Amino acid sequence: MTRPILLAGPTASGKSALALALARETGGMVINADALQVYDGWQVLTARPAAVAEAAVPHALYGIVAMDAAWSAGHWLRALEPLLAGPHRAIIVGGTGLYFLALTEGLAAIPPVPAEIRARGDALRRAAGVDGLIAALARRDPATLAGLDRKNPMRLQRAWEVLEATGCGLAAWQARTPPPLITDATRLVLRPEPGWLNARIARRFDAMLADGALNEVRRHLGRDPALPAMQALGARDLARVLKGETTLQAARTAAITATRQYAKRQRSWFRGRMAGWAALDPADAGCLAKALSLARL
RNA sequence: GCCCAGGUAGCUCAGUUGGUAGAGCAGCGGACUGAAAAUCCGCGUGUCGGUGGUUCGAUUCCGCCCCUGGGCA
Repeated sequence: MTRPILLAGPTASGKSALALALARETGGMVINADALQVYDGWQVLTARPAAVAEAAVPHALYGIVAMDAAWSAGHWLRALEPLLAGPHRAIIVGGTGLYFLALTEGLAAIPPVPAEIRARGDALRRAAGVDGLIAALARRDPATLAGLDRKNPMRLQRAWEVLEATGCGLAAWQARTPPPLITDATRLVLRPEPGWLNARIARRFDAMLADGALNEVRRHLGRDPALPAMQALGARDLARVLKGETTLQAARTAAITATRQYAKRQRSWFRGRMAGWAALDPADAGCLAKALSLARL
């Protein structure tokens, strides 16, 4: 197996283009590490690689999940594993820090939480809030609770669901985390200047609109807005335009702002959790050459 | 030209019976191992339009000026 290349970067930083170029140069396969690009109903709004790119070099894990299917970092890791044993060098590219973490640090072998338990978790959170979740965990799984942010309802609900579904606490599962899928890899992270990136975010959203983002959103208007797939940036704002609740101009501004905020969260993750990765500036003309030389070390 | 209402943070605004001011949004920083494009935490960034006066002290009161919106001409 050739050494994989991991390429992380914030939204709109030019990851996909760089990954495509790297794949061409190395005979590699581009593998998606982006939580929203896995859904089959999004192409334009998630800036998935275009058909021409997919025809030029092998791509994987793009558009492979139904919009209403259950999906998680664990599903992604299991889908990825057989690809690492394939004939192509893996070029794993995306912006989801959690996916890279699961890949390089390992992920606890917790079975998927059944939909029925997720539904009960949702109900408990809505009815009792963080206090209700904290009370349930304090009684049954204080070890996990001790390590959690008590103000974060999603993290508390996750702990409750794991306990409910498996009878074993999340902390106990995590203590038995198996070794990671990847230990040896070229680790690259794009770290563009925020001003440069913000300009690209705005330009790219306008390009999405020109490419039919509004029509793409129209196809999913009837879906439950709480679905993970429906969290795609811009989806909610454009849906409001289609329902006549706001103007396109206002929605555009809101979507671009939300995307900038997301890029900022990604920046925090990359700074804090990928400090040891080789940083590249996508505005640098020598970016591809640097990436290639790092990949051949 | 006259009358009225405004001018306070990047934006929308609140407030100060005179002791140099605070919300939301934006922004900035951070956390986060199975919803992660999710979720959560922290931080106020300011010639209070300008200028003169009254006052120990003016963003606040008074005069004049400038600007914006509405009305009357």
